[in-house]
Amino acid sequence: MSAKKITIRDVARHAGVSVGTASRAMNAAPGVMEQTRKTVQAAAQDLGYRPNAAARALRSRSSRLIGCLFSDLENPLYMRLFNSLQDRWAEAGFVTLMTSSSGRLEREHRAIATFAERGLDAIVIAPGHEADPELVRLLTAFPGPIFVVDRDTPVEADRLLFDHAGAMRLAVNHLAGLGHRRILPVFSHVTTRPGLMRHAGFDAAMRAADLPLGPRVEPETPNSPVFDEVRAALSAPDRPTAMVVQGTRVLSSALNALANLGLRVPEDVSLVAIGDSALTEDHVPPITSLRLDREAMVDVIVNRVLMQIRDGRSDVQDSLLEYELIERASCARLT
Amino acid sequence: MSAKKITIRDVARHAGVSVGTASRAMNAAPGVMEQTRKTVQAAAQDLGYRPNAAARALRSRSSRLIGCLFSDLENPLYMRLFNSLQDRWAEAGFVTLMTSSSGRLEREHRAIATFAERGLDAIVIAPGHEADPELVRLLTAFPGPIFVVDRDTPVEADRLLFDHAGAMRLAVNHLAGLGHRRILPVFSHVTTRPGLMRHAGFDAAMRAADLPLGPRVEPETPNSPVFDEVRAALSAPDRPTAMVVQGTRVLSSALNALANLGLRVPEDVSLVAIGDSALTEDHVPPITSLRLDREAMVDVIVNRVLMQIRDGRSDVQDSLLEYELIERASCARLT
DNA sequence: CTGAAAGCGCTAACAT
DNA sequence: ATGTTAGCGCTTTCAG
Repeated sequence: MSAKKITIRDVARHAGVSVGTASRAMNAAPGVMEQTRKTVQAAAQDLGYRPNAAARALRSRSSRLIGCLFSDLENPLYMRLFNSLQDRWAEAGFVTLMTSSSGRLEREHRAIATFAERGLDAIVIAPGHEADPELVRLLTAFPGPIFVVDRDTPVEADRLLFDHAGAMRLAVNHLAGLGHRRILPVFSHVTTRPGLMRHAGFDAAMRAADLPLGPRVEPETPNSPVFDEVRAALSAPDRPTAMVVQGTRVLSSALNALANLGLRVPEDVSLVAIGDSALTEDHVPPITSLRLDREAMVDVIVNRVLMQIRDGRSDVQDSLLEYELIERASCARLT
Repeated sequence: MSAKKITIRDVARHAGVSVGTASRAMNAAPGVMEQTRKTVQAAAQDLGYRPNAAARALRSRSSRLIGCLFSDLENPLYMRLFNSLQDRWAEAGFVTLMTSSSGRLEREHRAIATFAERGLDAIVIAPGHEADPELVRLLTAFPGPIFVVDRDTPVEADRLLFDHAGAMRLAVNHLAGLGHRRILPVFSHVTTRPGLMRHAGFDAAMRAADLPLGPRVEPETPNSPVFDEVRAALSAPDRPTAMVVQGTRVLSSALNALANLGLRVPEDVSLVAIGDSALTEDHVPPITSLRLDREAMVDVIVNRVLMQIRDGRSDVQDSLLEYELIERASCARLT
């Protein structure tokens, strides 16, 4: 359209100062008289000045762009995380570039390459292939700070790890306390950290509680249907009396199987969901679930990333985030 | 890291040409000898040259960034759309900047402002507040081409509109053909085009089929639970024998209510879902649903946007996309 | 504290 | 077909 570009020179002229001063005034740089700053900002306001991001990036060698690469944004939990991150970074003047790989490796490669090419100031990743060599190579070549969310990616980076083993302990002990002995785990055996740790953690918790390890249902992905498998498992003679079920899609599929068999929750089978979503809250009955404190999560990520950007990738550190068991109506004492 | 920046000057020197030639050679510009191009590209490869996006954007006045603003990315259908768009644009050398407003107006404002500030080459939007004056103002001020997806936003832009009225006709006629007379509509009365047209279209289709308009369930948002309302509607003496249900979350809530009442699909109540998702496919029984051809959708959007970027926002045009009824096992003849 | 001037790396216009 | 050169709009020395 015909809105002619208005640049910093225009602002400077309008305010009767030099471009250098105008720049300093608008960037809250030190060493500008309060008076001058006011004048300049008024001028900018007047003219509707919009700084040119490209010019700024070129000169300052900072794109003020932060990248996110998540393996599965169809998971509403990750989507929410992304939304929160985006909001927080926007407050700090950063724009967020989001990519969902849907677990496809070549997409993850391309995303990282793009991030580097575009000169992003930092990236946060939760890739689907946590230890792929090419991925690691690209990551190592990335010049800025990296933040890894719940993955065992061998790269020098800050990390936020979720305590899946602790979560399994919480679930198993809760169920065991209600008298359950046969607990069916329903979560995928993905090859990334969460999957691995959940299985190991579940087994350990069962052993510690002196309960027998029985059959398990392992959807291929966190989004695969489990209707048939759950149905089969719950039709067996010594059927499980409780289940620990992953996520949103798998959970919904499991509930479908239960309804289909005419099994009621919690009278016939108790349920603990991994991950707290609208589904677990809104379902009737509401479902007991393992929740991560998203605010805490966002705080850690945002603060560390911003700090790394400021200080130029100093030391790296790991944080561990505990799950919390939200008791609702889906678990009953075994009679 | 210690990787010192390697610029186009280095490439030019290494290849024994001028920077101008190097630039032309790498950008597939016309008027470069095949020989020279080869040499330059080899040099670039050798040195591991990565063009600086900021410099390029500054000089060429094109950021090679395309923005998307969707109201609700928690809807897996929109998430998929975003993924496809991102892939296609990446092939053409564009990076996609995604924002999900979650229906929050101030986020939509900020997103558009950011898009303008960053000099995006084009934007595609499906805002939650389709006619907000400030939004329209910001949009009008946006200098590049705009593509509107299924909204009645009063701005000069290409548009892709979904035929919701036709969809309702498909659903109602299908159900009417099976002998149903009392059909319960379950979709939100959002103030945007899809909600408006669905309701109007449903009513029109019912009248055309000579069926009585009965009660309706209107979740506040496409993500609101409808358990209680559906339960109430289906407990009435002359209860509906069929339902037309929106999306993923609402559908899942409705199924929950059905199961809770002990009503079976399709024996006791028939079901048509608006929007085809993993849930409708994987559910047992699989759910008859109204589908939009995503490939067609993506083609229209990508082609138009790329063309507008090339030709500088010439004429605008509307496209209409029809729904298709996928018959599955959730509808039965009324006996 | 402020002004002047030097580029950041690249593309496009103009020469040759 | 290729070389030369002038900026794109901004931040950041360096003077004053």
